[in-house]
Amino acid sequence: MADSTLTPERILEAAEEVLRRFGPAKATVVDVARALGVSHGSVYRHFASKTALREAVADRWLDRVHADLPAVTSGPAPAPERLRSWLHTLHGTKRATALDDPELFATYIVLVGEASTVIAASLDGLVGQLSRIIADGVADGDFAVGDVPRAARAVLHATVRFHDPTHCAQWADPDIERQLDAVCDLLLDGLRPR
Amino acid sequence: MADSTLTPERILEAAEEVLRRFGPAKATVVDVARALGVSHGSVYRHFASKTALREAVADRWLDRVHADLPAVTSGPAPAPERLRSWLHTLHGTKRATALDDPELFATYIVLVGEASTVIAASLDGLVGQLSRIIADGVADGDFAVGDVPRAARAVLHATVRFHDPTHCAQWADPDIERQLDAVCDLLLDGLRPR
DNA sequence: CGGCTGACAGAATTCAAAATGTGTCAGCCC
DNA sequence: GGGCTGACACATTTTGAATTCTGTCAGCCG
Repeated sequence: MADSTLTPERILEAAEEVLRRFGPAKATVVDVARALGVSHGSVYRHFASKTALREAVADRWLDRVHADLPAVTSGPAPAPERLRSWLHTLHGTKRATALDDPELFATYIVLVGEASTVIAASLDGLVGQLSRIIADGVADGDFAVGDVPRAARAVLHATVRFHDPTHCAQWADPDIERQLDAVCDLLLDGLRPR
Repeated sequence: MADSTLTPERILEAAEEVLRRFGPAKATVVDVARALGVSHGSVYRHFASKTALREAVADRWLDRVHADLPAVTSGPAPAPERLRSWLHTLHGTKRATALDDPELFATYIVLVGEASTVIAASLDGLVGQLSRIIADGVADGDFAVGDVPRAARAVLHATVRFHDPTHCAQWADPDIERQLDAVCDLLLDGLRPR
């Protein structure tokens, strides 16, 4: 049966479960192996180290939390509206996760913080999506931008407060969405042709 | 002699010295008292608690690190140039401190992180200065803004990456100033009348 | 063979006992 | 009297011995 073969996929699921239960500080490879009913040596047949396993979990989580974005990126709305909606989606998904289960979210902050390679790749993906929206805007005459990737990076940097997990403590503020809107207003006006 | 009276001022200086030497985790009130040659009970005559003492140190440090800003705020340059220069000053002072003595900077990050009241007051002061620059710009026709404090807050939020100590690890990037310039470009264009 | 086990060395973490720190206050000294 | 001391109760931190974990590998089993 499929459930009896030990795959990276099954290990990742068990690892998430263990992390959820014990938190990032106490979760061990032995716990993961125990949850799967195998010896911990087997886990090392699929992941080179505990660090690699944790990176893979972080990667999976980032994929999941960014899953809604591509639909917005290639949506039908005009670029300025799409850009605002994209930023609100990015912020909204993360805030929902953070407020829904703060402990689990804290766990993922730690994992992602350790996985600098993974996070860099993820940011590149986000800049790519933003670049596409901005390029669409330029094509339609809604935006006027000299260097599209530079502008895309600037937009991501300017909204760090609203998507970087290190700021999640401030996402409980009921005013936070209005603050994001205020920044969007400024950025959108900055992109528009004059 | 003035040096023999125990003043809050002298205690704060000793506390900074102790924090510099032992770091935020190991510095104790007993250490501070020892450095001053008094019993630790005397320190409590001037500060209600260890927490209050640490807050006062954080406050002092924020004052010092923001000391250069008022001169920029009320400088002679046109508002757009002044705004850019203000943001570069804020970023530059902090980055210089962070790169010059990373351990001491880490100490201050911890202290300021504990002192939420102090940090809120400090942010209010920064928003006030930004509001003044933006209001000047509106008066001169360089900016067109509906709600000046809202715009000021948005500018501060959009540049969090460049002045919030939690992002200091990224300030070593040689590209960081260009990134700030890219965000400034966007924000200044967003404030300009059309 | 290819994947899993279980024993192992060295590194990291736990836990309880001992030491140190925090905050208070009665009394001393200038 | 106003500020300082030093002893105290309670809380937090250190310490080091014992446990547990990580990563490896020779050998087993299907």
